Amino acid sequence: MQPPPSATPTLATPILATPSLSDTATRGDGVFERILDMIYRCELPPGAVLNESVLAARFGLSRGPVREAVRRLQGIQLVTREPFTRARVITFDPAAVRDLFEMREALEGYACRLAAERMTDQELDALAADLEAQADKAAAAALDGTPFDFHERIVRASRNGRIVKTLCGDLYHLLRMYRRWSGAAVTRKSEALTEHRQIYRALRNRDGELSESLMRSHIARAAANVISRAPAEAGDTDTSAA
Amino acid sequence: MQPPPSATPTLATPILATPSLSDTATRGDGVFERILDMIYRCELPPGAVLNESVLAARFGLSRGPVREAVRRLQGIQLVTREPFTRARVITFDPAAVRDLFEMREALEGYACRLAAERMTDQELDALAADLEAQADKAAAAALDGTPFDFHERIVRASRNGRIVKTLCGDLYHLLRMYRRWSGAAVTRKSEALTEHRQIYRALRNRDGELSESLMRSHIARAAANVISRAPAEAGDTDTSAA
DNA sequence: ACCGCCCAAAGTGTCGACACTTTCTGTCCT
DNA sequence: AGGACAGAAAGTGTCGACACTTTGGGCGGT
Repeated sequence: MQPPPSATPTLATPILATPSLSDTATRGDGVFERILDMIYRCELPPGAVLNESVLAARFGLSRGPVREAVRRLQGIQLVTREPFTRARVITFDPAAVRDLFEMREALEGYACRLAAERMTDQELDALAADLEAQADKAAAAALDGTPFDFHERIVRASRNGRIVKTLCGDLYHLLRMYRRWSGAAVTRKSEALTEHRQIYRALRNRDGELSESLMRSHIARAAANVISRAPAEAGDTDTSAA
Repeated sequence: MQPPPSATPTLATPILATPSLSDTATRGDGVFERILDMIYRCELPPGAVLNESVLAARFGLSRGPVREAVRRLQGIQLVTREPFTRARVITFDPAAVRDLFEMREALEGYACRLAAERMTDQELDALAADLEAQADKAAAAALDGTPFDFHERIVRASRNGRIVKTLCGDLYHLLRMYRRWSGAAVTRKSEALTEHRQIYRALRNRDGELSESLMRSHIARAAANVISRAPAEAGDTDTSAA
C-alpha cells in the first residue's frame, strides 16, 4: 500500500520545509518514505552507501528512526546489508533484473487469471472506460504515462491481498527504481495499449487461462524492451553529498 | 555488559543458558530467530501481543534488538502493527490462508517451469535418488517427514533468487506456522509421493508447461486438504506467561 | 621495497532514559 | 445511575552515549 508519494489522505498540505517528515505518523515512517524517494530520484543510486549517522544528521534527527527505516528497506530487499558492514542500495546486475521480471510474470499472470474469475461486471466496465480514456488522451486521470495503472487495477481485482501487497509494494518499488535508473522510458506505448486491449477482452470473456497467458507475454515483452537497453554499471555515491 | 572483560577477547564461547542468542552474529538477529521459534511453537499463537519490554526482559537485553526483530517480523508480514499500538502475531482468517496458497501456487508453479528448463541432469538424478530414498524409508536424510524438501529443491533449481527467497523465506514461515497452528499433519503422504513422481517425470522430460501445471495441481490439492480442517478461532495470549 | 602487525578512525550494535501516544480507571457532573 | 472528562498507567517512539566490529593507514620486521 504505497501509492505514489503524492497522496496526503486527510491532512492539509504541509507548508513546512521538511516535506514528508512532519506529517507522518511516526518519524521512522517519514524517514522510510524520504529515503525511498531519494532512491527513486537516484539521489541514492544503486550501490550507494547508506550511512546511518549521515542520514540522521541530514534529516535532523537521531539514528534510531533512520536505523529502523534502513531495516525496513532491507526487508523489502531494496538495500543489502550484512551484520556489521554498511548498507548499500541494491545494484542491478542482469540476473537480478531477470529474476525480477520473472517473478512479476508469475505473480501478475496469476493475478490476471484470478481477476478474470473475480472481477465484477462493473469493474470491467470501468476498466474499459479508463483504458479508452487513456487511449484518447495521452494521459489518464491524473498520473501521466504510468502504464502501471492498468496493471494495478487488474492486480487489485485479483482479490488476493498478499499478491497485491507484493506486486504493488515490494516489486513495484524495485521495478520503478530500475526504470528510473536505466532511463528506460516507455517507448512501447501503442503496442502496450494493443496488448492491454487484448487482455481486457480475455478478462471480459472470463477466460482465465488466456488472460494469464496474455499477461505473461505482455510482461515478457516489456521486460525484453527494458532490458535491451544496456545497463551501465552503477557508480558509488556517498550519502554525504553536500 | 555481557562480554565479561576477561580473556579471549575475539572468541568467547558462551556457556550461558541462552541457547541460540549468544552465538548469532548480532543480538537483533538472535532475537528474531527466537521470536520466530516462539511463534512456530505456538508459544506465541496467532493474535498474541508482542510487548517489547516484556520480550526484552525475557531475553535479558534491551528493547532495541527486540524492537528491530519485531520490525523484521512485521516486514515479512508475520506480525501486524500500526504506529502506536501493540504488535500482534498475524491471525489466520480463511481469506488469508486462501491468499497464501494461491500465491504459493503461482510462484512455485512458475519456479517449477523454470526448473524444467534450467535443472542440470545431475540435479535431476540426485532429485530422483532422494525421492526414492524417501519413498523407501519413511524419512529422508535427516529431517523426517518434511515434504518441503522436494519442493525446496525444485524451487532452488529455478535459479531465480528472488522467487527462492520469497518461497523459502516469507511464505515458508507463514505456511509452516499455519500448519503448526492448525495441527494439519500431512495425511496425504502416499498421494503426495505419487504426485511428486509425476512432477519429476515432467521435469525429466523438460516439459515446463506440464511441470508447472502439475505443481499447481499438487499445491492446490495440498491446500484443499489443509484447509478442510476447520480452523478454530485463535485466542489471545499474553507474552507475560510466567 | 614487500609483507604483516598494531593502532586509530569510522560505523554499526546496544543500552538506559525520556517524551509522546494510547488505554484504562476513577471521579465528577447532569 | 449513566456518561464524559481528567489523570494515571502502560507501551511505543526517540534520543544521546557507550561498546564492539570492521576498515584503513602507519610502523616495524625481513
